[in-house]
Amino acid sequence: MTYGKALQCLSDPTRRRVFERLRGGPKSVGVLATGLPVSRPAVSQHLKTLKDAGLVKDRSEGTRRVYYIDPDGLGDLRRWLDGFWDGALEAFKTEVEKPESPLPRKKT
Amino acid sequence: MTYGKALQCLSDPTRRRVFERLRGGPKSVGVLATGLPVSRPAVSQHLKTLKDAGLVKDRSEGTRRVYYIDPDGLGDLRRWLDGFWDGALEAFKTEVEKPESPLPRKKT
DNA sequence: ACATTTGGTAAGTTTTTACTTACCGTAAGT
DNA sequence: ACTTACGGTAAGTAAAAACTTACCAAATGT
Repeated sequence: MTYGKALQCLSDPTRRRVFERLRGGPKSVGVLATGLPVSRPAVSQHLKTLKDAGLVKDRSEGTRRVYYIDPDGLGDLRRWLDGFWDGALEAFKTEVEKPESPLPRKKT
Repeated sequence: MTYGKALQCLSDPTRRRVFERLRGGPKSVGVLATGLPVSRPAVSQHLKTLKDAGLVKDRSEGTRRVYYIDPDGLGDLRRWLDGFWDGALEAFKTEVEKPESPLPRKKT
């Protein structure tokens, strides 16, 4: 049930940009921060949020801290979405062309 | 590039609960609102947001307004996530066990 | 015609969240 | 030892987002 955190985490555009940069492989905080329209501490905070959501992990290399994507967190989200998508498709197929009969109301 | 809206939309827990209820098929606003810890107008607002994000569609049946999931909106998100996941996996495999060599710093 | 069910919208409030600057700790070079 | 690069955390602020109540419009039933 961790997909909730993941969704909330990925909803922020800046945080998503940080996350997307990690697709190319592990990167240090400084590298991740350069070019972004926000300060480095802001990026640090985003990385913390991403870590709490299980979307990234980190290791230290010298004075640098290197972040990289944790596929497990993404997998969780993907599974939720897949199950959701299948169910939704089925419901859509069976229900969307329902008769447009004028429904009865509650109280006669 | 509509997955951004979808993500932001699904990041709210209440909105997600509304959305998840639609997995079982189309439902009216009143039905969707019952049992939730928020007022009916709040649910209306959430439904508007979901609609703007392309995640649901609606039709009118008598005085009721019936909402149902639009699989297209979900598909967009799914495609983004799939591509992302593949790329991330690859980056993870090739990069995660990098040597822990003490990196050189910027200025000698 | 009138009352009732249903739901969208407006206005205002409160809570959340993203950001900034300032500061501190740690690791590595000289 | 001292300096410099790097990055996490604190405190405060500003902007965004979720919720409430009040109100209005449309469709149905009597």
